[in-house]
Amino acid sequence: MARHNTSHAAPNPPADATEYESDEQACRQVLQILALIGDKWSILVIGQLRDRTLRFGELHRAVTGISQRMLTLTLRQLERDGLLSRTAHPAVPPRVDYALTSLGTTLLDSVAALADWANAHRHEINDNRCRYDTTHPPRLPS
Amino acid sequence: MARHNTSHAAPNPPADATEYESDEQACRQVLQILALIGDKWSILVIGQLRDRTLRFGELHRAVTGISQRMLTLTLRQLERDGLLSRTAHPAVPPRVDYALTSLGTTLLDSVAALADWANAHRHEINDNRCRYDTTHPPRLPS
DNA sequence: CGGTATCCAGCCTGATACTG
DNA sequence: CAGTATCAGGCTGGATACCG
Repeated sequence: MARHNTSHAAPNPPADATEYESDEQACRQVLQILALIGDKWSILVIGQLRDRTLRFGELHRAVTGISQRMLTLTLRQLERDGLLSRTAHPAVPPRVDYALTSLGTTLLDSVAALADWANAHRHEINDNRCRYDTTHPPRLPS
Repeated sequence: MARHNTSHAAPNPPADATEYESDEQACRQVLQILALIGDKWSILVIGQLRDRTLRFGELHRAVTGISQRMLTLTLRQLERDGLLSRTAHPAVPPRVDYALTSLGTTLLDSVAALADWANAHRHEINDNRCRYDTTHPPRLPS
């Protein structure tokens, strides 16, 4: 990265460093956000909150297979990113509501487009995989 | 999953099993494809092939930081899914070209939309994270 | 050049147990 | 109810060495 430090000095770095960003850093951030999409649980959780607020336990039941630990971790991360909001009601027994923020909603919309793509092409991809697996040397140690 | 094997028999599974799909399976497939997007290297590799065919070594140099092993693995997976094509030229020294298929191109387009979203909101998200980190108990063991 | 094979450290995750 | 703490294991991915 930034491998151009051979001879002629690094050219004109912007004077005000506050506004400066290497496109590499931008790339990393984008990649990081994209990684969020690929995360096993994040979109599932977000999807559940699409049109209603849910409590912790409701989410736990709604997202099949998630452990309490992973749900907590996922929720924390999404809350940190500002994708959803956490509201703890001081009561006994405790009650915590989770809801999508507007930012989270826009993300969900964008992801929906990709999910549509995936859904539209999943048969094609499945066929490709089968063809590949039958065509290519599937390990013959015999 | 398929936890409904308690009493009243599994109801009317479609006669022609070829067309049958549980929406749960569909969900898994979509999730699996989404995971591809979140993969650290996949989109980087695909991105490099956006408008030109590249050789293995060129890709290796283009995608900064990827190990030979990971590049191979990533390429195999993408080839298996039919997202890119691999062409080995029988010559000495060997030469292998990788190119996006039309399927791969459509994926890239869809991902681009999401990347735009990520790019547009990365400052906002970064701010959210900073606020969260300063606001919330960052572990005070002192 | 374009891989494959092997080893191995680190992280992620699930299971389990406990708490306000 | 809504978490936190702890631990074991499995899988991922890097480093290295070697092959056609």
